[in-house]
Order: sequence, then structure tokens, then C-alpha cells
Amino acid sequence: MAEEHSTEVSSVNRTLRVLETLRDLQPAGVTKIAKSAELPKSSVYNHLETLENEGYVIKNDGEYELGLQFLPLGEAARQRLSVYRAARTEIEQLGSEMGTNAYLSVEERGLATVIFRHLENEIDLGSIGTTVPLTTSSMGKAILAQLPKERVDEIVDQHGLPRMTESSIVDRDALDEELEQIRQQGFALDRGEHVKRLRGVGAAVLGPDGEVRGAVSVAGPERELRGPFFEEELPDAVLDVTNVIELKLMENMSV
Amino acid sequence: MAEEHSTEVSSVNRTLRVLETLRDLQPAGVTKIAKSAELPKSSVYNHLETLENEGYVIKNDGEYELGLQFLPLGEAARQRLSVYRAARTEIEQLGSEMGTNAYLSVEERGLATVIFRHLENEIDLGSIGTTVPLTTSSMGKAILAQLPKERVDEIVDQHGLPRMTESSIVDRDALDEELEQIRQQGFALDRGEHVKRLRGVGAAVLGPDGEVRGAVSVAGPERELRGPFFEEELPDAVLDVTNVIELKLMENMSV
DNA sequence: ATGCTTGTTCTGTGTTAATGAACGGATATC
DNA sequence: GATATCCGTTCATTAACACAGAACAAGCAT
Repeated sequence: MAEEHSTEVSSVNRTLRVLETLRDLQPAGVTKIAKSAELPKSSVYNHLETLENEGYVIKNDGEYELGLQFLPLGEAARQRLSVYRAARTEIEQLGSEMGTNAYLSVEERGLATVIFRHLENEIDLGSIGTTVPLTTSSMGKAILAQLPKERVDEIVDQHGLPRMTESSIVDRDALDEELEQIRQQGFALDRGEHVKRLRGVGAAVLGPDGEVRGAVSVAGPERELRGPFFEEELPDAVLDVTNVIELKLMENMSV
Repeated sequence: MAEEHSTEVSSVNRTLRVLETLRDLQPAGVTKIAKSAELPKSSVYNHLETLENEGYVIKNDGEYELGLQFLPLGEAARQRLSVYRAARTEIEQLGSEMGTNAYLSVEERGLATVIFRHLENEIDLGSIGTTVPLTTSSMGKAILAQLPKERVDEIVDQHGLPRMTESSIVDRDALDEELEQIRQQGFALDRGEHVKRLRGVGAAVLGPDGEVRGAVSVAGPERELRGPFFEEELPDAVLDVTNVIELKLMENMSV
């Protein structure tokens, strides 16, 4: 909120806005994007042209689409995370053994970002790159529970306690209690706090330094995730996997 | 080379250059990026600051890294491709059944871009988003063989016939012969034309309209891919898969 | 303590990104 | 089939602001 002498490059902000609206509207033409982004048509046109010349945007019979040049950027962004490299295969195995969708997410800018998933089920909480509030998912809560208290305060200040469903935690004291319980049992449960009737089991992955590197979770519909399967078997499986990943992270250190 | 009245937004080009050098150098500081991109330090700094405010770049103890915001953009770029949605699971099955790495790639801007892969083997021809010349891989040649002749001319004019290894096709007539043979047999073989001792088998995927939508391939080291396994079994398996994908693409039409 | 880094701030100036109107082409409308 | 409306694209002007390079501060190594 406090910008003194703006050191920002406004054209860049503009391009990013164009790209984000294109992402949501694609395929789309100049006019459509300009209207949605509330920018002059000619301006949007110039940006799209520039982006197209570099391959970041593709023109297909008059309509624009995002170019595949973004793939290497996204890939480089997640390849830099050692937890991604260590967890990939483990997540796939976890998902196929349990017969559920399995996810790997990391915290960035106060949100949980899904960086890898294994699908068994159509009911999905979001594709690669999706962000969810840390307070309304098993992965998010598992991460939060391992962050220093000040960081939790920061994040809650910044993002609040969004009420995604009627089960979402919206009270700060309730959150602290929940986090304490998660620390004690080692895993987090989500009973429709993010999406109604969608349940999940998540646990944090700690690095060799003891810092949170991310979280693993499995998720599925209420009717499949219940009873001892939900409350015992899945937590055990998830904890096994986070344990293996943590060991892999240690090996990478010593090599 | 022929720019009349430049309608390009130069700041955008600048940002893209910063991002691309960051992608190759990350984690990196302002000075390192500025030197490599041959841009003034302050300029790079301003761009990085702007990108960081939007989450496209992350600052970790003084060093910059690509932010996870690129994941949704990359994901949106490939999700728009119906062949990606149809081929995902088939590629995984193909790879695990054959015990080889399996790839899905599409042509964009005259290059083959890998948009999905299944790994069984360490020897890899490149991660998601990697581009390879169409003339030096089984996927690329399979795609080329299905493109209209004028398009092939365009692409060869633009990218030439790069000699990646001593086996690469560098003669235009030889290419045409090869493409004709690929059309007849339905699949393409790569005998170390892209990387020495790396072999591959690829076949194109055609859409309901008869246009090329991409190509599937399996690849592995020479010592594993040889004899009837390389020349018969793998081609059969790849063709089976492209066939299934093509059928899926037709279903999606009618739904 | 001193010499190098590094990231960051600053300020003027020249470039150029932004703008809205106008063009021409295609499609839709009646 | 004529007219109207939409689209992408071009254009010219002007104000804005991105750029650059030097100066600053902070860290690290020597």
C-alpha cells in the first residue's frame, strides 16, 4: 500500500495483465481482451504483437492463445524446488496405491500452490499452478502448522481467514487450536473446508534444516474418504510418503 | 529484419529477456543477470522488482528465482490443446508397458515442443517445454511428414537442416525421401539423429479434420532399442496409441 | 581496516508507450 | 443485396516514463 517513488515498469504490469486475462479467456481476440482488462484496444494490440513475436502468444485464425514458451518457464520454476524432484514418483505411487488423487504443494506468497498431482478421480481440487488459501485445505494447514508463529500472523493478516464453505475455519483461536492438534498428530484433515463434500489428508515435508518444504495430500469425495480409511489408513500412508521424501532430501544434501 | 514502424513494446522484450536469462541462470542476482543479458543493472533491477510484486519472480536471500505464477500460464497453454487432454493417460500407459520414456509433442513455430512425458529411464531428451528441430527426431519427422509441402518448405527455410549429430539429415532431397517413407509406413525412426546413441520411434496424431495435432514417441538408448523390438514391437505399440488418441479426439467432437 | 563486491536509490532526459480516432475488411443484419 | 456493425490494424501526437549511469549503502573477503 505504501509506494513512494514507483520503481515499477508499468508496461510490464500491463503485459502481465494482458497475459492473465488471455489465460482466463483464451482463445480471445484483441477487443475481448481489451474490454476485460480495461485497457485501450491499440495498447493491447501492441502488447500481443510483441508477445507473439517472441512465441509467448500464438495467433490462430484471428484469435490469440498462450504460447508454449511458458512451459519452460513454469518447469524451471518448479524444478528449482528440491522437494519437487524428490516427491514426484512418491506422489504417483501414493495416489495409485490408495486409489485417490494425490497432490504436492508448496507455500509461496502466503498461498499453497499445487506443483504436482496424480489423478485417479475426476473430482479434482485444481490443476498444476492452482493456489488455495493455507487455512482451508489439508496441505495448507499442514504447512501452516510448521511455520514460525510470526509467519502465520503475517499470512493471516494478509489473506484473512476466507470462508470457502460453511466448514472453513474463520476464527483465529480455532485456527491456533487446530494447528496445535496437527503438530501433535503429525497430519491434517480437511472435512469439506475448501470445497463442500471434498475431503483430504495432508502432511508437511520438512527439509534437513527443519524448515517446511511443502506438503503432500490425498483428496477425494466424502463418500469415499470416511471411517478408518480416512482417519487412519490414509494418514499412515501420507506420513510414510512424507517420511520417504524427507529422507531423499537428506541424501541429496550429502551427495 | 524488415521492421518499418515498430509497433513493438520494447519494455516487454526487455522483461522477456530478463526472464529467459533468469530461467537459465537461476538462482541469480541482479548483477549476474544484467551482465548475461547485456542490460544496465538498474534496468534489470526495476524489471525484477515489478515482476516480483506480481509473483512472477521470487527473491530468496538476495537471489532471484522464477515464481510459480508461471505454472498456471504454462498449464493453460497446453490445456488448450485437445491432443494433450486426450493423450496424457495413453502416454503414461505406453511408457510403462514398453519400459521406455514416452513423449507427446506438438509443432509450434516450426519446432517440436515436448508437452508431456513419461519417464522410465534416466536418459532423457528433455523436460517439459523443450523444443527440438522437426528434422532431427522421430516425433518431428512424423509431424513433418503430415504437413502440407509448402509448410515444410517454410519450416526448412526458417530453421534449416541442423546437424545435431553425424546421422542428422542435412540434405533436402534425403529429407523428402525420408518423409515419403514415413508416410508409407506410418511411423518414423530416429537412429541417433538428435543425440548420438539415442533412438526413438514416433508417429503423428491426426485430428478429425485430418490435420496434424502432434506426435507420440518412445525413446531410449541404442543398446535397449534395437532389433525387432525397435523396428516392429515399438512401432506397433506407438501406432496403437496414436490410433486410440485419434479416436478419443473424434469422440470429443461429437460430444 | 580496506578493498572489493553486491543491491539499491536517485535524477534528468530522450524515447516511446499510450491513446483515440480513423481505416478497411469481413461478417452479420434486415 | 444493401447497410450496419463488428473486428483487427494503422496512424500521429503528446505526455509520460523507462532508461542509464553515477552515487550510495551494506556486506563480504582480504
